[in-house]
Amino acid sequence: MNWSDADIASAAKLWTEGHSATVIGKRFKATRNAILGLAHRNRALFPERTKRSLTTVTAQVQRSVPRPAGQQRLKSVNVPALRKARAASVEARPSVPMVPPVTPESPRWAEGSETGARSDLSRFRLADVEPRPFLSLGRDQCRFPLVAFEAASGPDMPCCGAATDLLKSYCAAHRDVMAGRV
DNA sequence: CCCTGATTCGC
DNA sequence: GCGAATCAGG
Repeated sequence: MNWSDADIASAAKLWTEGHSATVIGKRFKATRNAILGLAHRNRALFPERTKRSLTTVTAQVQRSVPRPAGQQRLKSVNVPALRKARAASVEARPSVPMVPPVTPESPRWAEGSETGARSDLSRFRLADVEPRPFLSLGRDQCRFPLVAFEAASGPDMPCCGAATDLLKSYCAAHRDVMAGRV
């Protein structure tokens, strides 16, 4: 298709009137892609209709950057897809309260602690809840670390594990501890 | 799925 | 310059 100035002006008029690229394409026996390409090359006559997000633009720029032979584009470049995958993964993560919720009014603390030191958080272990390794915790299990403050780290760190409210990090009793109410 | 527009790149 | 292919997104 050879686009004359008259064609372009006429297509641009339809575009500014709000017709879609598909509709305009039919007028000219052309595909919508032809119209979109035409619009892109004559942006001054075809006002932009959609603002693209910064993440989208970034992804496109990165996609257009030549890569060394054999090197695959990083999946993480596709930001919206990544966002969707993350959301799906959170959704799929099972909610597994292993123990009944602990009410703030009635926590029963276990006797003693590893060291007796004030900084030893194991003194906040709940009597009725078996500590669990940090890495084993489900979505709605208390992540309160039951170790000496300085030693808090690692996937095997024992944590409270009691049921939490939806998406909360701590059970009610340990939320009170964190807030200085205990 | 349907649809929309935007961009890239081989022709 | 053209527009198919492919992108993001409503």
